[in-house]
Amino acid sequence: MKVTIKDIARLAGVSTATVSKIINNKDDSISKDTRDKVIRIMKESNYVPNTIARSLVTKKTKTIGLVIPDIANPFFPELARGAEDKANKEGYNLIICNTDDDTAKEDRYVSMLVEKMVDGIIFTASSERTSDFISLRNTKIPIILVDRDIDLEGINGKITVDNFIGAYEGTRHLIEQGHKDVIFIAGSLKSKTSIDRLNGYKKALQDYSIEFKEENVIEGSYKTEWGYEAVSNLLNKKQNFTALFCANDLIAIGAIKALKENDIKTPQEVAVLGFDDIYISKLVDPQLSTVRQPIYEMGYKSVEILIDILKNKSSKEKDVVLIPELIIRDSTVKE
Amino acid sequence: MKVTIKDIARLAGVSTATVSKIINNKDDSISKDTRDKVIRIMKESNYVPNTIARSLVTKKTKTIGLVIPDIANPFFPELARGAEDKANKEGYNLIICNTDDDTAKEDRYVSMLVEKMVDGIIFTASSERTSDFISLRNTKIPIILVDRDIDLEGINGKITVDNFIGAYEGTRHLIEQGHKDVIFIAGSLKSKTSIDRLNGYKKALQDYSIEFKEENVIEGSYKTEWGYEAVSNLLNKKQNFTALFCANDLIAIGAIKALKENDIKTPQEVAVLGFDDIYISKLVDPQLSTVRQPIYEMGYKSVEILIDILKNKSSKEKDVVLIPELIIRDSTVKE
DNA sequence: TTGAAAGCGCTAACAT
DNA sequence: ATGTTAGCGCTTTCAA
Repeated sequence: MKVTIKDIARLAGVSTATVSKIINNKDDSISKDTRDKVIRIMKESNYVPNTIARSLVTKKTKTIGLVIPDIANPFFPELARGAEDKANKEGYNLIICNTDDDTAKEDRYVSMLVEKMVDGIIFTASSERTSDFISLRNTKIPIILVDRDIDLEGINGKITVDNFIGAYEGTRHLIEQGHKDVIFIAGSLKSKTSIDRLNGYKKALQDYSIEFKEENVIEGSYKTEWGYEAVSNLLNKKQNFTALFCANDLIAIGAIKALKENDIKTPQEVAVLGFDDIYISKLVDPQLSTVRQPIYEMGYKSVEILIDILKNKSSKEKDVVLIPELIIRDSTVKE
Repeated sequence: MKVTIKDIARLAGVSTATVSKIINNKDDSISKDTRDKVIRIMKESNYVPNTIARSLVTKKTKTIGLVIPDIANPFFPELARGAEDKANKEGYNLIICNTDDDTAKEDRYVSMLVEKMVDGIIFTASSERTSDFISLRNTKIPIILVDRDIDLEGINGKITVDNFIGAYEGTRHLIEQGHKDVIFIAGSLKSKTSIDRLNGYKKALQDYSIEFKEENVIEGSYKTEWGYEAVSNLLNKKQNFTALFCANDLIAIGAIKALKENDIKTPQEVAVLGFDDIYISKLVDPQLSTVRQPIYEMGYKSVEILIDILKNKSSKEKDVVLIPELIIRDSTVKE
C-alpha cells in the first residue's frame, strides 16, 4: 500500500500539517527534533509525496506542455532538449505533443493540457493557425510562442529568430563569393518566417545591385525531397545559377544530392547554403554552410521566460528575437 | 474564474453526480433531456474538466513517463514519436525525461514520475544501471524496458531487438561481398546490446571459416567522433581491412568521413556498414547500408504493451524481441 | 511549536 | 432517473 502523509504523521506522532510544512521547507517554526524525526520516518517508509493531491490545492502542477509539429523532425529534438533542460533545472516536467502542423490536433492537445492543469505551454504554431485557443480562454495559463512567429490573441511571450537578418547575411555571403545568380529555394511561402527570409534575400540582392528575378525564387516544402526536386527542375529548364540558398538544411541536403547525381560539384560549380544548422549539417558531404538558428537556446529561453512569468506574473523580456549566425563550412567556399 | 463541475451542476439544475456521469459517458441511466442540457451548458461555459481532481480519486493520470538518455540523440526522436503516437491514440500524454545515461538522474526522474502518479514508465536504461528504483517499490506503477536489455527487478515488460541476429546478418552481408578483413568498430562493450552484436559478428565469421582476430574489434563510444578516430588509428597502424562494421550509424558516418579525408573510396576500397538506420543514414553520401532497428515501432509497441498491462494487469506479449533488417544501400556494394 | 479543520474538484457507492 | 455524501492526499489558515 502506498504510504501517505497521514501514515507519516501517525508514525511520527505529529499532525499532517507539521509533516506538510516539513515537506515544503516551511519549517522555520518546527523544532529540530520533530523535523529530524519526521524526515527519518519519511526515509524509512520510502515516502513519496503525491503531487497530484498537492496540485489540487496549490493549482500548480510543475508541468509544462511542449506543443511542436513533430519531434522526429530534426529541428525539434534540440529545441525540446533545451526546453527540458531548463524545465528540469527548475523542477518542472515537460509533456510533449506532436501536432503534425494540424490545427485540430493543436486544439485537442491544448485542451488536454488545460485539463491536466499544466502551468504553462510552449507552442510552435502551424502556419495555418490564426485563432487562439478556446480552451485557454477561461484560464490564466501562459503560452509562449517559439520559432514560428504568428499574431495570436493572448500570447504571453515569443521567442523567434531574426529571419530577415539571417537570410540577408546568407545571401550576402553568397554574393561575396562572387555569385550573381542565386536561387532561393523556399519552403512554404505562407508563414511570416519564410517571407522574412525571402525579404532578407531580396534586400541583399538590392544592396549589391543585383537584379531580383521572380523565377529565381521557387516555393515548395521544408523537406529533403523538395530540394532534390527543385534542383532537378532547375536543371531540366536549364536555368542559370551558380548558387543555391535553401530555406532550410533539409532542402539543402536534397539539393546537393541532386547536384551530385548530375555530376555538378559543390561548391566548385554550385554553392549551396542552408538554414537552421541542424545536427546533420556537419555530417553530410560537403559539410553544409548554413545560417545557424540557436535552436537549443530557443527551447531553453522559452522555458526560462515562461517560468519567469509564472513567478512574477510577467517577464521583462517577453519578446525575444535571437540573431542567427552564419556558419561557413564547405558547401559555399571554393578552396 | 475557472468553471467547475459544481457550476455546471448549478446552472443545469442537477447534481454534480449527474454531470460527472455524463462527462464520463456513464450516462446509460440519464435521460436524453438532462444529458443534452448539461452538454449544452458545458459547451456554453467552455467547461474543461479538471483531470487532476479526477486523478486524485481514480488513481489514474493518463500520463506515461518516457525516460531516455537524450532526445537530441538521433535515435530517440523516432522512438519518442512512436511512443507518443500510440499514447495519444489511447488518450495518454507523455512526460519526457533526458537522463544522459546518468543513473542519478534516472533515479531523480523516476521519483518525480512517481510523485506525479504516472500510470506507467517506458525506460531506456543506462549501461551503468544495475539496481531497481526504490521510489517504485511501494507502487504498482508498471515499467517497460525498451532498447537496452538489462536484468532488473520488477520489470513488467521488455522491448528489444535481436542484436545477435542483426550483427550476424550484417557481417554475413559483408563476407558475401568478398570481405575477409572486417573490423568491428564497437561502441562501449559494457552493455548486453553491444556484446550480443559482437557475438553475432563472431558467429558469422566462424560460420564462414574466417579466423576471428582480437585486434579487429575496437571499442569506443557510440559517437561520430569515435568512428572518425577509430579509422584514423587503423590507418596509422596500417592495419589490414576492407570492410568496417560499425556498431551504430553515427560511428559509420564518422568512419566514412575519415576514409574520405584519406582518399579511400567507400565502398570501392572499403565497405562500411552501420547499425540502427537513423534518419540521417539515407542523407549521407554514400547512402549508408545498415542494420535497421525498427525504432518507431519499438516506441509504439512499448506503449502498446504498457497500456495492455494497465488495462488487463498483464500482457501476453510482455517480452518482445523485434528482428532487425538488413538495409543495403550504397556504402557496402560496389556497382 | 504544533494541530484542527476546511477545502481543492472530482468520482463512486449508495440512496431515493 | 437523479441526488447525497464520503473521501482521494494534500495545503493552509487559524487557533491553541
